[in-house]
Amino acid sequence: MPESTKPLRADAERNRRLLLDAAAEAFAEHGLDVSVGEIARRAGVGQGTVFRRFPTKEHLIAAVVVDRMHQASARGRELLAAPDPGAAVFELLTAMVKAAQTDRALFEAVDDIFLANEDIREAHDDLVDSLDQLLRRAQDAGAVRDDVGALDLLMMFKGVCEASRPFNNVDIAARQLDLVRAALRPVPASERLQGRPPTLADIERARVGGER
Amino acid sequence: MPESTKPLRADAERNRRLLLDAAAEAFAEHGLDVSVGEIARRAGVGQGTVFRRFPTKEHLIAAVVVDRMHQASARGRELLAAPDPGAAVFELLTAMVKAAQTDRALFEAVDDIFLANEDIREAHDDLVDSLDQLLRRAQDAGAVRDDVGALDLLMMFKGVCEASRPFNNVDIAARQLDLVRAALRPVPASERLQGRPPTLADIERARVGGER
DNA sequence: CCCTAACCGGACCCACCGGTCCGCTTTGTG
DNA sequence: CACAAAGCGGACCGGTGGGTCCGGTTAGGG
Repeated sequence: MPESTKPLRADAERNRRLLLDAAAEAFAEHGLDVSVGEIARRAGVGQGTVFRRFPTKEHLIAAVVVDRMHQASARGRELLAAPDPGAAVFELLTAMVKAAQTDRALFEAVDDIFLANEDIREAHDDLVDSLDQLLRRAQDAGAVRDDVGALDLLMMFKGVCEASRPFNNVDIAARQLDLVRAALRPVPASERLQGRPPTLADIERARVGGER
Repeated sequence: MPESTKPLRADAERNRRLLLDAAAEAFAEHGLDVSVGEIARRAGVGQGTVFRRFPTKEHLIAAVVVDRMHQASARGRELLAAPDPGAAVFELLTAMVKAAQTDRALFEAVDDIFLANEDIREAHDDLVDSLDQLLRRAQDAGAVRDDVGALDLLMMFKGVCEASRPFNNVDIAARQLDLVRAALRPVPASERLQGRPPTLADIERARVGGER
């Protein structure tokens, strides 16, 4: 995607992919604590190779995260063409939950690495943008209450992931998503939320404010 | 509480408290990865003292978690006497969210340690029981839809915690809780959830099934 | 086909971390 | 008040994990 820095040699590019895949797999199985050596072994590559491509373990994690985020926002943009705007929103959310259930360790890490990583921020903003379009379309169709924003959705998504984790079970996640659906149904004026939906700027503020 | 093993000497008991507090504080600030040495330093005791009281770092974490869980269930039982049953439920949830926002690292750990720790399981079951009573009371009063169970609530609670984390802001958490409130409003029969609420047995099943 | 720059593997380094050990101090009981 | 038992601190240990280094290998342009 953002390949501003000159293209890699063929073997280097191949190894990069191997590493990204091996890392994702390893993280999914054993959490973020797997050693870089283990990842290298899985990829069939020397440890030195890892650190030449990704200057630090954190960079490697971030690269995998960015990968996944782009997948999600791409899916969101596809769904903009789906017939039922309301269903499309929940379809994306469902897909994201399923993905996050596999790669849970990664999504846990987002908030922590977020702080320092420009690439993740960018991918995240892109995902929010994608979600935003999808949501607006559903709201215009009257399928979703219009006092919530894309970040409200994203938060509820993260909530569902976290909540269903100990059950390790898609049915439970589906139940939670049904509750989200209930929460998002249009409501009479008397029951509207007060305050405005959160924005990326709110996160930014917490970010810089939270640095001790 | 469960003080079956003989009482500690005065200085030992004092140090135990110091350690528990120092640990909670350290975890809140830097996550669970703080070294035992650092915790000992904060508590003003030697590292050996830590390991005499808590045979392993995990035991120390578990002890802090149990502490917090008992606080929550106690608060729940107090609230059984509150005048408005519906409001009482949300008051407990709000309090729990606030507590979890401070001790977020601890709550993240619950699922992982859960697997092996009897004490945490016990405290957790106790909390579920407390929540259950509060919830049933609200349902009898018609304030909450009756197709959800205590674990549904607990899951949504965890969801809100996770969701509002990057904002690091109580207002945002309050907004999320309002959405939970919307999700929990009584609904017509056509919109009831299918399936039964999750139970502790479901967690247990995932637990033993999930051991690789 | 050849040569160089880019790339590769994995041995190696070092900081740190959980946990142990032991000589000294404190507690509280008789 | 004396003295055993319980507690204490912190030096120490083995292991592990992130990150470096360098002699050998390969890609691919001229």
